[in-house]
Amino acid sequence: MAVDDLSKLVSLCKRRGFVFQSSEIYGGINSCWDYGPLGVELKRNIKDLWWKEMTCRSDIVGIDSSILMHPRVWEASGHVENFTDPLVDCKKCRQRFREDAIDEKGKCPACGGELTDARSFNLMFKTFMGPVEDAASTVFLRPETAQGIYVNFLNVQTTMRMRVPFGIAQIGKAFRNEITPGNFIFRTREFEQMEMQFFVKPGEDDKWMEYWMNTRMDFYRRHGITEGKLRFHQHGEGELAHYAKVAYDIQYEFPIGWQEFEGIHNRTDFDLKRHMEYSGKNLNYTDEISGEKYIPYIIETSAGCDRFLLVSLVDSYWEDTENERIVMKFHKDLAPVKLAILPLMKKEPLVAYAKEIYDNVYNETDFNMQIDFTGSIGKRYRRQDEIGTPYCVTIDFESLEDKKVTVRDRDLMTQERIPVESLVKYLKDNFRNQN
RNA sequence: GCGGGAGUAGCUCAGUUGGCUAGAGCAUCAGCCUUCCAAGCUGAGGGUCGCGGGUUCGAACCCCGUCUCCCGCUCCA
Repeated sequence: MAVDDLSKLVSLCKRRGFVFQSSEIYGGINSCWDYGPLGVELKRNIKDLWWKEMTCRSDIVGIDSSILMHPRVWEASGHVENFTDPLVDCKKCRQRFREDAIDEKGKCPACGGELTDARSFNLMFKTFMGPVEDAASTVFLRPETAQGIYVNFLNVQTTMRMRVPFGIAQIGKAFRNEITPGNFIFRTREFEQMEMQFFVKPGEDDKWMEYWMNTRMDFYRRHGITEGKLRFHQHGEGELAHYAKVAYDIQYEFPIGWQEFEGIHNRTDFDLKRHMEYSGKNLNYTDEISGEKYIPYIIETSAGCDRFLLVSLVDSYWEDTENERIVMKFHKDLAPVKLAILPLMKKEPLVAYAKEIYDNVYNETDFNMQIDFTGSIGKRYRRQDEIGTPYCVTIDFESLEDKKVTVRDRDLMTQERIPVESLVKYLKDNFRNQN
């Protein structure tokens, strides 16, 4: 059975070293989580897959921009304007006031009308640049990585001789003072984004929007996410962000319901235009062949790294209730541990031979591996099932004679006996051919 | 932000009219047994009962504060 309750997953993540609560020994801190040894492997695998998928293409390059940026960036982006302080609106005269300027009567200072409840717009984290804490040195932790791409648009385009259409990819942390964080790592105030901004000629934006929607959805299907748990959700008028013309989310059916984990947005020329306006710099793109000058439209794919990690955890989780056994059926590329070497018993010379095989595989591959000789063989298979290891290699007494080992496939639940000298090739072939 | 529930070992949880050295199952470790799918035997380690204060001869238990998690509402660029 699948996971029907996030708390089961939280327990497993803690027990097996995927995710710990941040600052736990001090009682924890709201919405902050640490990735443990297996969690960080899973996360790196996710980022690596995404990064290769994007930047191995000739029309996409990557960058890594700073988290702290010039404060004017956030004025241009529209974030400062809308993300400042708790505000209330008058339902009657529609004026907006700072909540802390309202007296105890709670009525509109202008017309005495009813006020709405305070709305928190201070979604950006503030900090201070330099040793003096005054207003002049206030900077923000970026609420999205996208702006780092936009302000580098021409740097990248000219240095890499890119021609529209082309994309810039980035993976990095972003920070938002969410009003309601929660649901484990689903909504946190510090999170990691995997964003790609694709610059296209105006008029070709709809076509590219469709292309990227399909491409991104295909990415998840190819990495083993259950087909029926994926869907698109189109943003309605009221849902659209200030920069977006059209927006679709890719949603997954979590135990908490259908939720977004990637957004594909047509941001039009909003951002580049605003940066031209606020910086006074010309960000026009010149088509070297036709001589045309224009501001490109931007199709954005913005995936939550931590959210996809949660998707992969939820989607992998399988509980064999009959045998009280949990199997994490990670896609092989995502699995934090690829291979476990298990001597059938903790006896020499089995253990020594297992170590020899371990060293050999280690030297010839980049697989994350474990070697385990504690407990019965069945118990050790279970340990590996619980962390989603796709392959277990067992060395038995016969192996000492015939130089063959048993490879057990987690998904197929098959066992195959193969010569030690072809083990590395066998494993490499299986990882290569899975798609 | 509001209401409700919860916080005891790595995990899941017992444990109050306040009173022995705070327990169980699983997990972990060592040894035995076992030639391919857990739970067999023997033993071991691990908790100042979220944190801070208070009441009391005595607090896991009562009181106050605080932090965190869960559920619902609200909110949600």
